[in-house]
Amino acid sequence: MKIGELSKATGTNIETVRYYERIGLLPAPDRTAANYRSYGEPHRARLAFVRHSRELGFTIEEIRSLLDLSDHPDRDCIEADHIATRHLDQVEAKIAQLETLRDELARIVGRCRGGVAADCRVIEALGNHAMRDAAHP
Amino acid sequence: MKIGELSKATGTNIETVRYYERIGLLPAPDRTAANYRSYGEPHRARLAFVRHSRELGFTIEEIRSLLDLSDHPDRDCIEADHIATRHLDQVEAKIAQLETLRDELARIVGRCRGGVAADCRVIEALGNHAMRDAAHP
DNA sequence: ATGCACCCTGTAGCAACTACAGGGTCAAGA
DNA sequence: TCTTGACCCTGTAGTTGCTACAGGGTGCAT
Repeated sequence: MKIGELSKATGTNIETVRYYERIGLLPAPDRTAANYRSYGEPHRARLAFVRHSRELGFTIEEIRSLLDLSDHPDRDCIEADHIATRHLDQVEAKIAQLETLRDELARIVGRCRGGVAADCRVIEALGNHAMRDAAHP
Repeated sequence: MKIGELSKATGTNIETVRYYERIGLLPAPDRTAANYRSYGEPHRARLAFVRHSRELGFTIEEIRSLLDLSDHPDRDCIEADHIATRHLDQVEAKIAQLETLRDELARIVGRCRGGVAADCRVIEALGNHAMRDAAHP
């Protein structure tokens, strides 16, 4: 499989595949006589694992740990569970934070009755520091 | 007010204040004889506006537009409402996406009974490409 | 032989900061 | 008076996870 085919097979940008190789997330494949990268099924599976993990929001470093576990089947699975649990906690925290944000935005939005900016509720609300602090991402 | 005081007054990192000045989000203040930046209340208010907007997740470019409106009180307020409404939509979309993510993660997590990685449900699930695609941020 | 799609490397860009390195300034205490 | 420490300055490079070139080579069909 050439890089373009792997790219299509996994829905990954070609540049991204090369990027993963550069940072050591994917092993460097064999090369053809013309110096083209040549992939096999294990490469495809590994890249699919990476992409799926990224879609779930795991960082590259977390994925590195997960791949490492997957490469050492004798190791304790509990590490993988820790990584995933911690990530789930982060996602839940992020959702809660965005919900706070959403509520504040909803209070600000839609109060505009087409006046001039001088009387704008939106701009007023943003300048108003008394409003709650929902720290950004 | 020196930069450190402004920083404390608004809860902004000093480097961030200088960064905002560099990208033209905050006006360059006067300097003291020793070349120290010297801020007044209008600077504080503008920075507070910026920080609050950032906490709500507006991008720098959006904030630039909002500040521009705020600087031209004769302009139509509806532009500000558009920016805020669009942003609210984005926040809601992001929440929905993270909820999908959370559900998938919750299915994966906590099934570990301390075996070896070879039998790990977490790793298995990540490799399993049949699972749903909840595109990442 | 010439087009075209594909591949290669290496570097720079994005957002929004953050973190130095390597220097200058200023007030207080010994 | 000297020095210690807290502050300030500029300029540049790092962070994360890609993405987008520029400038070249390869392979196959017409």
